[in-house]
Amino acid sequence: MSKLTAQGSSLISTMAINDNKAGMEGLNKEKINQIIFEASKGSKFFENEQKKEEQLNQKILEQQTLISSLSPAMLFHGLKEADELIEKLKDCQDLSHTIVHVDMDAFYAAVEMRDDPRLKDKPMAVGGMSMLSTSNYIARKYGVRAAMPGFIALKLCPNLVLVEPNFTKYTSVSQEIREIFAQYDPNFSPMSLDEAYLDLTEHLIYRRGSSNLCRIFLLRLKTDNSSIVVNDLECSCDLNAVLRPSVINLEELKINSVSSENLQEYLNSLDFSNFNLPKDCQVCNKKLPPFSLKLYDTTVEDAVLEMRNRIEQRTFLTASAGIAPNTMLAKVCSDRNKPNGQFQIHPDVQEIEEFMKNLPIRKISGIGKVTEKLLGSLNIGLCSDLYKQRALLYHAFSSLTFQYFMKITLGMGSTSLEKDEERKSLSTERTFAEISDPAQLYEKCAELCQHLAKDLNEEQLMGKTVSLKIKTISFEIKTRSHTLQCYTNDEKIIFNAAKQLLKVEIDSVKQSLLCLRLMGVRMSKLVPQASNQVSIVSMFNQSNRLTSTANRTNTHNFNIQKTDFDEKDFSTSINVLEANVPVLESTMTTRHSQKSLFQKTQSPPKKTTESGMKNSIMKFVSKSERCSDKIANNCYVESNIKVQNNNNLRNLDCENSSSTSLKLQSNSKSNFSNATMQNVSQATLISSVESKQKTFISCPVCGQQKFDWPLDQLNQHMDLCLSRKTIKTILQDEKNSNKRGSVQVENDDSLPSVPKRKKTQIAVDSYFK
DNA sequence: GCGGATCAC
DNA sequence: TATGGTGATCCGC
Repeated sequence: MSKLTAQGSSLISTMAINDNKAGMEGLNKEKINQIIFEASKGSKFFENEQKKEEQLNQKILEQQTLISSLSPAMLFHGLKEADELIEKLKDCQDLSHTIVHVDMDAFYAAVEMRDDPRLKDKPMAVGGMSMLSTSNYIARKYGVRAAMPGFIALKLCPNLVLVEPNFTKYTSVSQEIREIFAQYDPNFSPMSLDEAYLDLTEHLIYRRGSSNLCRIFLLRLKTDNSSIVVNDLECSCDLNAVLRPSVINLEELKINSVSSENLQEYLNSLDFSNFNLPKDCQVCNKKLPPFSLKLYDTTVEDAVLEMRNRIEQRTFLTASAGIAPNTMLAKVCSDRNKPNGQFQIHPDVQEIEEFMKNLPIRKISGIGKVTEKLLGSLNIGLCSDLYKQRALLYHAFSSLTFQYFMKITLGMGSTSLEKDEERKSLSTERTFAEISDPAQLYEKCAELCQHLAKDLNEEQLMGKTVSLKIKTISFEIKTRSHTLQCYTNDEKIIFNAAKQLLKVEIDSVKQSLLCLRLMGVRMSKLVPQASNQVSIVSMFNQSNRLTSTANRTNTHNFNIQKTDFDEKDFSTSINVLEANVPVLESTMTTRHSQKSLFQKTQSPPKKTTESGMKNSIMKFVSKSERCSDKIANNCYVESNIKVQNNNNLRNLDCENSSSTSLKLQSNSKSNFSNATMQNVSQATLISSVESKQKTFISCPVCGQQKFDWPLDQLNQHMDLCLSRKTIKTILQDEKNSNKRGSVQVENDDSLPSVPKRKKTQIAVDSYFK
């Protein structure tokens, strides 16, 4: 009987406990899975998981059918292609960067434990009965982990303490650690509140030329081995902020007379009670704690240790870090010595190869539980297995995925951190107690649209594609989207579109009710809303300054009568002309000549180094489109230019896209190879009858306005605005992030990319003054 | 362009 | 009693 249930629980492979996470080694997995199974079985959620499991098993069967149909010749071909790819990849392997991944240990839980010492020796988790965000290391021993419902966690660990999340606090702590990150890499790339990638390459160059003084930091004396203990009477400010300047400026600290080898010993021997140091903190007025001085070396190990120590001194929280030549490896490394540890893979091909050999594929960011199982059916569990089975993988997966796998076998990953990029979508969704009443569903939809419109307005964004997401009470997820003719962030317009999408779904459930547990609305195809502050990225994407946000209302008309979309309601706020950009053939060689079951279409080529630079310019003068060397000197771009009505500044496009729109189309030749932008010449003004009235034309770069600005003058003016310097900066930026050299394989974008950096304004102290 | 799936956090 | 929210990407139409 128990055997049967155990089998039952293992049936849902994706529901089983995942001991991948740090602090979860050596658990009684069987017992844990049994408890999870007992708590879940029979639920709608469980049934849906079973369904998904069956689908996955079906996919595996199809995959195996495909594999078994491969002839020896085809396998040989796959092998040859794989080996050729691997050779090419090896040729462009870049080990010149030092990438660090820093990850706070059990972040939310650690913050809560820090602020409530009663939690310290208890199993605890942050979250609620329905979902946990994270758990502390004590709770992990019971199998309690992030993304687990609280009620199941309590079954695993009845003494578990659940703590409500406090995101305001986590955000504030995150800001503190980011200020430290910025001192080692001002362009660091945050992934979430608690982790970030840093490129320390430049820091290390400066560091090697720095004086010892720059590498001395204060450490609180620990009363216990594991963590800093602060009492209420003692200052808990960042010692390195409030006291370090005084300490290292002390005349008594005459380190120049001490040799580097003896410096740490000298620092240890110092008795600060003899020094003229403040006794109380100038910030909080509390007594300053006893401390020691630590000298860090110029090596990367010490740089990272220094950074982690400073984080701990400032936040009383520990971080782990991974050091490697690329982001993929650095991420794996940061997990290696968690918690409160670090691990390095040196930029050495042999060492990388050795490291990858026994690494489970699940450790790689981008390989989740589904891919793990899919690969498991091909006897692939370790990264080295990806190499062993490369002939099969060539046939069983898409070109992009195949390349991704081959890069993993070589330990390759991104060597540059993503720059700030514009977001691609914005959404809001809520889970709720079952709703089936259509009126209530529309009401919920309206709330979500209101929320979304507010967010869009706050972020000064407008979008074109509205998506509705629904999850039925049986956990079935559907998305339905509609692309408007115009960009908008108007609540009514968004709701009108979402309402129609919802109506179709409600109507499609014949003779019964659509029962939902979740609804969401998303806006994608975003453009920045115009403002006087013209950013380089947004300048050509600008819409009119006045958009149709005025008529917001909280009352909604649920009267659904039209069966089709009422396009009149979709007002235009921006009019972007279709780009006339020739899409050129890929510069990469086509590898998958024989299409496999899982790969029927060739993925579009990713930008290579050269075209990537142009691409970055294309991005802000037009939609992002591919452009190759061959058309570098003959590249058509589009731009939309703000046109405002003289009289009331209302958005002309907004009223009716066809009759009142005034479009300035610039099919201009732009010579990117000279790194300059040529005139927006040959621009044609397409105006409607109605727009013959006098109009203000604004320069899309500086915003200057003139009545009926002659195009040639406008072009000249824009030339001035778009100075050579600006373009050069952008090209340089792009160059820096693409130092791979031109290769005939898709660049690192084919790896799951580092998510876009959130906009963070951080005051960067100059570390090496 | 759309919808489903997968993934990360 | 009870299994999240946000954003991105890829694949196959």
